[in-house]
Amino acid sequence: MNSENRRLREMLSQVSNNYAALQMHLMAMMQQQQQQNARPQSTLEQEVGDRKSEENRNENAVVPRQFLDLGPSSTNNNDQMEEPTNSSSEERTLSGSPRNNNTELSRNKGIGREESPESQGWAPNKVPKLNNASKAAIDHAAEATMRKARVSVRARSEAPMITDGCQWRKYGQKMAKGNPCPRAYYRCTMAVACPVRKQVQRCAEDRSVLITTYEGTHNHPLPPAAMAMASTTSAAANMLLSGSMSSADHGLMNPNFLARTILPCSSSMATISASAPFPTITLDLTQSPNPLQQYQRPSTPFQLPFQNPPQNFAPMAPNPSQIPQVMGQALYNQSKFSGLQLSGQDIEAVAAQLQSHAGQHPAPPMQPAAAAGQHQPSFAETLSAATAALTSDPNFTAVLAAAISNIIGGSHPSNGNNNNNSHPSPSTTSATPPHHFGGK
DNA sequence: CGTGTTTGACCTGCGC
DNA sequence: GCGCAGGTCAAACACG
Repeated sequence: MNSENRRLREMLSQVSNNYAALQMHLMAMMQQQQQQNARPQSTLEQEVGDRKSEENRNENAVVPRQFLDLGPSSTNNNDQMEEPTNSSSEERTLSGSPRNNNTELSRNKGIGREESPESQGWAPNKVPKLNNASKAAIDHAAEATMRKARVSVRARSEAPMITDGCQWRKYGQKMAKGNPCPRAYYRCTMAVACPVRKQVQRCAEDRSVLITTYEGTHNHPLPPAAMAMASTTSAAANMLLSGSMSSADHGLMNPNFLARTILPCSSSMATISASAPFPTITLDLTQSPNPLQQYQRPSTPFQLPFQNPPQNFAPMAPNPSQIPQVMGQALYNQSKFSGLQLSGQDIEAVAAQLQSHAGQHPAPPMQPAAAAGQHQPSFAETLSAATAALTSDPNFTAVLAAAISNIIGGSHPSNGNNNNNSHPSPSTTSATPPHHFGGK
C-alpha cells in the first residue's frame, strides 16, 4: 500500500512537472506571438522608420514586466529573450543583482538578510539611501523602484489566507495603524532564496475582505496553480503599468486616471495607487457584488471601452474564440477547486461575455468539468492561457476581475477551507494557513 | 527532530 | 533629534 502510494505520488509529481514545463513553454510562445502581432500595429501608430523610437517602444514593452512579475523568472515572459542583460536576469540569479548586493550584504547580518530580496524587488524604504552612491546607482534606484511595484488583491474570503498555489512561510506579524486586524508577512519558501513576499491583512472596514499584497519576483518555476495567480496578478500589473508607463513621458501624475483610461470599464476594480510608497496595483475583487449582472445587461452587453482599438491594442494571440472557453473553464475549475459553488450558468454567462468581448467569435458551449470523461484543463492551465491572452488586451483585466469577483466574493463567499485537498495539482503545495491571527 | 509559527526586539525611513 | 510606523529578525515555542 505504501509503495503504491509512493509510486502514485511519483507519477503525479512527474506528470505535474511535465505539465508545468509544458505550460511555461506554451505561455512563452503565446506571449512571443503577441509581441509579434503587436509590433507592426504599434509601428503603424507611431512614427515610422525611426529606429530610435522603435527601441523606445521595445523598452516600453519590456519595462512594465520589469516592474513586477509575480510569475516565475524562468518564464518571465519574454524578458530573457529581449533583455538578456537586464534586471530580469538579475532577479533570476540567487546571488542577486550586483547593483545592490554589496551594500545589502554589508548591511545584512543574518542568513535571511543574505538572501534578502531587497535587491530583487522587496526593498521597502531602503533603496534611495542605498543608491545614493553613484550616478549609475540612481538609475538603478529608479529601476529598483519600478521593480518594487506591488500587486494587491482584495477578495472576500473567510480563510486566513487565499490559496495561490505557492508555499509561504510566515515570518512576522504586526499591528498596522488604523486596522484592528494584524498584518501578516509571508515569504515564499518554494525556493531557497525566493524573494517573493506577501502581506495578508483583513480590511478594517470589512473583515470579510482579505487584502493580499504580493511583491517580488519568483526565482523558481511555479506550480500550475501558483502560476495561475501569479500570471493573473502579473498580467494586471503589466497592463496597468504598461499603460501608465507608456505615458511615462508625461509623468506618473495621476495613475488612477491612467488606469481608468486604460480600463474605463473597470475603474472600480483595478486601480494604481500613487499614494503608496511604491506603485501598487490593486485588483479589487470585492466590488460589483454581481458582475455578471453588470456585464449581462442585454441592452449593453459589455461595451467595449474603445470604439476603436487602442493604440496598444494587440490582436489576441490565441484564437479569440477560445478565450471565453478557457476563462469559463477556469472559473468553473476555480469554483470547483476552492470549494465554491459557481453554477454552470454563471460560468457560461461569463464565458458569453468574454466571448462577446473577444470578437464575437462563436465558441462551443461550456462543458462542466464533471461531465464526461474528457480532459478538462485545470484551473491553472485555463487561467494561465487566458492570462496570456489577457496581456494582449487591457479590457480583459476588467473581465477577469469581474469574473473572479463573482467567484470569490460575489455570490459565494469562501468556505474558508479552500486548501489544496481538492487541488488539481498534487505537486503543488498550497500555502499553509497560519494557525490564527492572534493579535500581538 | 525537523519544520513552521509566534512574538518581542530591532532596524530603518519619514515627518515634525 | 525624537517619535512613530512599517518591516524584519530570531529565539522560543508548538506540532506532527
